[in-house]
Amino acid sequence: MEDNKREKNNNQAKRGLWKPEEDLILKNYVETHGEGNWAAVSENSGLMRGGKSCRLRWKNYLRPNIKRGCMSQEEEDLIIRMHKLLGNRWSLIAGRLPGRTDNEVKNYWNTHLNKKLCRLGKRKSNEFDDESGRQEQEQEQGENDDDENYNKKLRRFCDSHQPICNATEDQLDINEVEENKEKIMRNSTSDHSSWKYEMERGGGVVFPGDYNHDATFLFDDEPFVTYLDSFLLFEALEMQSIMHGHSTT
DNA sequence: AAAACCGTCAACCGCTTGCTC
DNA sequence: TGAGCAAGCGGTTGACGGTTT
Repeated sequence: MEDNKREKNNNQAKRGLWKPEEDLILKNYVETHGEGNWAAVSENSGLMRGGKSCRLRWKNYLRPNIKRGCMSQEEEDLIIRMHKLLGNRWSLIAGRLPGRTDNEVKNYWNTHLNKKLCRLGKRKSNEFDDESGRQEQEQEQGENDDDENYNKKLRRFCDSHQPICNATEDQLDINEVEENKEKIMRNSTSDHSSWKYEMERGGGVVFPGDYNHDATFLFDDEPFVTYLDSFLLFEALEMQSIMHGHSTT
């Protein structure tokens, strides 16, 4: 029955590219009534579109401060670095690029960067035909292995350390911080399932003092930045004290 | 000139997650 | 505790414009 209902709705909903007049209707509606309850948006605005379609159109195209057009070199570099670290976590990567959407980052990766990187890789492998080239290739392979190990260790570290406070700046309860900090010191397995998960949800994090990262990361309304900045911080510090002296340089 | 091919990107789909009751 | 719903996410599709043959 539920399936029939869904099928009916899908049949009724208009599909395909959005027309300027539809954009205008959606824009006006959201500006008047606010975001959320997208099913109601599609019903009340008179748009014959599904709620999902409205939400995506707003999020990826109509929302204020959307940046469109060419990616800068800085943005491109950041995407490559983030993708190396996080994989296809497009929304996380996009969260690091103001005005860019996950869809845009994903498309950009698939159409530009992926191919670009493949080309670079191919060109490099063709350059290694002679003996010196082979040595160079082996050395580079070693570095890549180091990089891979480094990233694996980084992920293991992230997975094994828990947040001791889950709060945004205005909600921060210092008692909670101290309480949780003690809890972690007492017992390495806290009841948080994953600190990464907590951070993605916008939580602050304090690392236990014995890792020399006794810092609290607190952020405003950009939750993903918390998570990613901590990664960048780790990179900057090279995690020497954590990685038993391993250095990427 | 036109058919075939290719690249790009907006939009859709199906699954997962989180929230409410 | 579980059902139902809304929203988020990543993968995929398809329309369209440009290029090649």
